[in-house]
Amino acid sequence: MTVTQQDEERSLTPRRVGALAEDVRLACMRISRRVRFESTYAVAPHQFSVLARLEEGPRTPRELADVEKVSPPSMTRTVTHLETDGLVTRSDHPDDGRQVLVTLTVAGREMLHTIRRQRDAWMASRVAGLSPQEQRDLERAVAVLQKLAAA
Amino acid sequence: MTVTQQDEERSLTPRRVGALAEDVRLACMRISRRVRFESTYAVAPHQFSVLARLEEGPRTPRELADVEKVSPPSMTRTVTHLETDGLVTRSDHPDDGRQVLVTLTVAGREMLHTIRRQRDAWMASRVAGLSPQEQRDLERAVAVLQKLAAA
DNA sequence: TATTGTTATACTCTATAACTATA
DNA sequence: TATAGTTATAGAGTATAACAATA
Repeated sequence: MTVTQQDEERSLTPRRVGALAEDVRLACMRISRRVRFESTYAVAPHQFSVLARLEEGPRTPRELADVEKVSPPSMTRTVTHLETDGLVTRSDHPDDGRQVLVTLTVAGREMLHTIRRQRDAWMASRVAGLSPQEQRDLERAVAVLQKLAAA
Repeated sequence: MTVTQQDEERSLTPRRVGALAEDVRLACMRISRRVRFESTYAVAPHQFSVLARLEEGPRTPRELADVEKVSPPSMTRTVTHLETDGLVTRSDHPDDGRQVLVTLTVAGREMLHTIRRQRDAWMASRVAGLSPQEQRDLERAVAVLQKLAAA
């Protein structure tokens, strides 16, 4: 099949979009699964997810429950666990006495970095094993993957 | 930066490999998470995973437990649940009286297809929203993603 | 005696409902 | 009266230990 400049400007056919979407989804889910299996956890996945969320700044348990799509009691339990482990702190909300602010500690931030290093180590060894051409193709597509992952 | 033919034949620097690996891993895990959140499940993730494994052919509970990395009692529970729902059947092993063969039913196979359609629907709408150039870049890289996901 | 599968039991994460404190 | 957070309680998934059947 010959690919002309004109072809490059045209969208893929719905059929090809469907096949591409299926392949990308499957590959991403398999990679994700492998990464999770390869790295040993100091904290459980749902705890890691909360820690990562707190990197952006302090949040209330309600906000964390909403964004993580779990119930408030579940988030209470998770936050309590993280607090016991010294990874977050609870403090009074300055404006609203009902609310609580959950903040990442230095240890929590270090835990995030440690886990990410573990996860990246496996993927880096895989990427290093690709051919130069495959690495270039992947580099060109990573921006697209990030766009798919966003919002 | 100018990219010559010679550059194309050279591997990326370790630093660039590391950055690429990090970006790819993060994007894949975010996409995977989004897909899981977007689709509503008729069966739980660990049950889906077992159904998918049985697509290749019948397996014993022991084999399923090993490959899914759960304990034998957990797999007994999962298989019992799937059997109750009519998605798999248990039968005697022809050669070894101790073992049991777990086989996918027609309903189980249909369930797999239904869930995959749900998952692909979200991804297809995302891919359809990409520019033609982005779609081409993604198509070129999907083989690399599949290679990363394999083995 | 070793292995497969199951049952017994306990722990964790999840949820809904009820309770307390504050707005 | 409504909302944030917690506690009470129950349901589902996981694990280890113990047991029955078979190799």
